[in-house]
Amino acid sequence: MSTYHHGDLRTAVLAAAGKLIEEEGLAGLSVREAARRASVSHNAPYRHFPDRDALLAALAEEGFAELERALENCSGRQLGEAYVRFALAHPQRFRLMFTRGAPRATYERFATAFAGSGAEAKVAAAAAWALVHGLAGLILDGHLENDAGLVKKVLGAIRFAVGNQRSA
Amino acid sequence: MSTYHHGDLRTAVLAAAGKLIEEEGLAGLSVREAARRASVSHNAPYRHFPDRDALLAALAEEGFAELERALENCSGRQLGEAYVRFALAHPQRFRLMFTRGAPRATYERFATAFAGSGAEAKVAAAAAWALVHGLAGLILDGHLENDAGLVKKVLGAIRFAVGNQRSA
DNA sequence: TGTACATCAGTGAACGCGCGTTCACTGATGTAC
DNA sequence: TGTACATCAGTGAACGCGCGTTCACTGATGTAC
Repeated sequence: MSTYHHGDLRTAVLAAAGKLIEEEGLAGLSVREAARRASVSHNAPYRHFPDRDALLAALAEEGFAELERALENCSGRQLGEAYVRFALAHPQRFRLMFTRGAPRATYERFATAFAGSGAEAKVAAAAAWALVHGLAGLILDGHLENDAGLVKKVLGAIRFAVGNQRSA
Repeated sequence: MSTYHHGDLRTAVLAAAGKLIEEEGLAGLSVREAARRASVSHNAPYRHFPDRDALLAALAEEGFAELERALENCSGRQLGEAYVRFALAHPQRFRLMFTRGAPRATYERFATAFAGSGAEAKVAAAAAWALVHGLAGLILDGHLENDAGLVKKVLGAIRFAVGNQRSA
């Protein structure tokens, strides 16, 4: 069996880069190391990604797709919990995504979780998103501990002053 | 006038590094460039910081001191607004601080903003902190726009379910 | 007041490093005839 | 069914880069006598 042609190197490099970024952080993520881990020469990835930045972009995009899947069919408090769970499962990816990406679909999910379409609902959606985003950030940077169900408690302790009262 | 001895190189390097990180981001912050901007040879900073990491640590520490000053005498909604304002004024510094530092005093400020000392008050403090932290993060990464006083609106739209009702 | 000397903040050359990226190449695959 | 050929995903050598850090040094400062 020849291995000259990998078959699915794009996917393999992406997977390797995904592991790598969690282990070494964004600064430690190099095209060369990703190639090494995919058992391929150091510039084979360039057949699939024009440059390092494109690899990062692909990583972020993949992350948003996963996040979307994780939030699917969630609403109310579960939406918030799923969001935080995703961040805690992929800290570096999460950071990368929001540092460089455009989480349009993710925002939509929070927006539609608040029924009204008026200005108040938009504010509530922003508040809910900010709350879980901050919660995720503080926990994964070690400033809050997710002990004793802190996330649930926080999500339970908040009320949004919108006509249609749904807590996130 | 001789310039062989700088006089206050530590401060100068720190200031240069502070500007540099805002302009180029964490990855673009090098000891050499900071030295260059302080008009000093590339390794003069090593008289004041054992290594690059120590420079980053000093930058973070200085940031927390500034944040403390910004939050001083604030409570309730103003506390939240001051927090976001600080983050927006020093995006990269803010990121650095929370990525590597230990914001003990900052947390205390949120904790004492909620009068009760029970578990509920702690949860409310965490919620308030998470809310403003997330708001800051999303705005400075460009995912929310601080148009039309979004921050004020969000802070106004939230109620914390604690005995002592103070909104952050 | 002057002088010897310790201190230590600066200098500039040098090192080794892994990186991103380019280049000319090679070999596997599939398709037209 | 066989053969010529185009395609293009891989290879490996090479480049230039700025970086962090170390080294031996130099020159300004302040202090003991």
